[in-house]
Amino acid sequence: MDRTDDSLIALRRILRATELFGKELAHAAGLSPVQFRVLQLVAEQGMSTPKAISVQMGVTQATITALLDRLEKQGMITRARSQVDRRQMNIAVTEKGRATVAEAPDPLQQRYVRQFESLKDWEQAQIIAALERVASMLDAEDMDASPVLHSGEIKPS
Amino acid sequence: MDRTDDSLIALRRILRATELFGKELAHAAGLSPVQFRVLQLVAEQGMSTPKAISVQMGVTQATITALLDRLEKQGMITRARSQVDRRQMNIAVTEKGRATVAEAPDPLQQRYVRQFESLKDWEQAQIIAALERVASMLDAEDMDASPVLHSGEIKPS
DNA sequence: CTTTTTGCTTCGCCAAGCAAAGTAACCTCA
DNA sequence: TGAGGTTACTTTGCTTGGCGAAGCAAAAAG
Repeated sequence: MDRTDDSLIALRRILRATELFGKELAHAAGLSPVQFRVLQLVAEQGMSTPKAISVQMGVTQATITALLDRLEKQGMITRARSQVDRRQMNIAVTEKGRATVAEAPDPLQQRYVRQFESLKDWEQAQIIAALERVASMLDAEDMDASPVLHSGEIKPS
Repeated sequence: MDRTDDSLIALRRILRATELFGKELAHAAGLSPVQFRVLQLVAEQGMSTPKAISVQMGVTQATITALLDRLEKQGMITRARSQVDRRQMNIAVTEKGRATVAEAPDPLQQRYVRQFESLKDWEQAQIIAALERVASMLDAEDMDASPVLHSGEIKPS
């Protein structure tokens, strides 16, 4: 079907664009894309743990340890042993980290958001409906997609 | 705006899903995601060059050289100096490579396509419109997005 | 027939990923 | 309570993917 191809092509364009934006963004912030992602995650949640981050990003803890080492060395985050569960480390964003995230606004978001918000109401609604439809077609049967979003709960110190 | 957030969330779901599929797929094929992508590219086009691949993937040629080394060692592709322009290498997929791509059908495509094709006509049209809209919002100013698809022309040997 | 450009490789480097093994803290249940 | 298992994290050692710079050979431009 032509139709299917069209939709796949559009999807790929989206993927490609976001990939490039990711690089751009991270470069601007002086961090690698992955480092920035971690920083964003922690900043969003105010506080996190290596375990939680590893689950959210779908990588092993060992990888996160290394990433946090680098972010810590750059003064973006701090590690502190949790008082509640002394096995856990509480990861917090420093002022510098917070500033980095804030000042390097996601270019994807920036550009896209600006345009999206200039759309008419019904257009926005329609796009959201379509995106959600596509998203659910993609991750519907992905039985561990939703768990991932909720597991790795953290008890902050 | 809530609306904007909704659309971004849907977008991220899409990104996450495709990322996971990428890993899944590559794992099934016994190749890394990146290696598989290269193989797919070459297979699609029947023949390519390191330069063309590097442009299409947005990485340097040095990176491609290394990737091709691995794919060649695994007997997935062959390198042959072009007779037309002796600076160029013609990259071709071997039978094994072709089989690998064929037998490890893109799970993203599989699952998504099946569902997409079961949609009503007007739904398909609407989704395509929305996706294309989003894509163009994302890569509109990215002046080399479209060129990328066409540049790196190759004169096969 | 130089000079510049292009296409590819090599080299040396670093980041990101994994698995496996190690350590410390927590939990269980007998 | 205390022995054995589980959980959270780190360390180690390895592979892959990525880059820039340097190099070489071929082609294109003067």
